[in-house]
Amino acid sequence: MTGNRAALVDVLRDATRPLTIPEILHIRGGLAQSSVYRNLVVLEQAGVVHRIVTNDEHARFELAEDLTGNHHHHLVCSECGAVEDVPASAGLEASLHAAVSEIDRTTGFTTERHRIDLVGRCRTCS
Amino acid sequence: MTGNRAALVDVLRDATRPLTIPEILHIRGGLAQSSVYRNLVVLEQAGVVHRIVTNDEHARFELAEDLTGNHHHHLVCSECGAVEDVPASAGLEASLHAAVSEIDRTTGFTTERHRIDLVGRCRTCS
DNA sequence: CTTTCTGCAAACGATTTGCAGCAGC
DNA sequence: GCTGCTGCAAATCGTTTGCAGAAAG
Repeated sequence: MTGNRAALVDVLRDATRPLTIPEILHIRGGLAQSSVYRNLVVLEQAGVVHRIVTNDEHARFELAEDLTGNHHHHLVCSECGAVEDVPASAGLEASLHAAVSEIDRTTGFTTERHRIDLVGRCRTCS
Repeated sequence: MTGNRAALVDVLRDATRPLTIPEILHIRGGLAQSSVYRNLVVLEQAGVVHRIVTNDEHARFELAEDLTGNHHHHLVCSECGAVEDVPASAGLEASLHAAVSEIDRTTGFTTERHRIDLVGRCRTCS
């Protein structure tokens, strides 16, 4: 774990939403773009960071929930591309897990994690 | 609606999963890549087609559910990138709608649609 | 000294766009 | 004519990679 990687984890921990690489570079000036890309790949393979791809032009990155203990989903604005975190509801998670067991049993798929996105208009775009 | 666009809708209707552009070109030879890209943009803005972006190298396209009447979610293989459709469960949808109303009320977000992806290993990769 | 990390610049590849020809009205 | 669609080739741009030097052990 080098200083550069610690800096990335730092920036992501302070964020309340997944960040793009330009956003990361803006927050922590002085980092080389290529190193950020490379280190995010390393952190992703280490399971520390998750890459989130929306229809937006940039990929986004956030800390893995294993580390933060904060299970959440995403609000994605179809107008401006903004992405916000939203805490997961216990009831919804329960229903989801029931549905997942059924799906895994009938399809032969092995679910490791899930992703729920609500797509619509954010407060400022609506 | 030109012949080229009808051909795209045709191909997507016959598919049981969202297709990438190389897949579309393979199924319907003779189409120009640029026209396919352009027409998919047109169809997407017309609300006929949805673009799905995973961590895979290509975007994927499917018919909007308004047209097919077939509400479903996706199984995404983290190993090979394959994407399969899976029908939505009624119980899960009910819980989701309850959670969505609550979220819209408390955050000011306006949810228009949702996306549920189960990420894991497909039958052949597990 | 050997291995890994860094940053610059160049390469890559999916997607987009400029342009000229064509089809339809 | 005018407008919109097509296909080729070139451009765009987020991301990846080659390489040489710096840092770590």
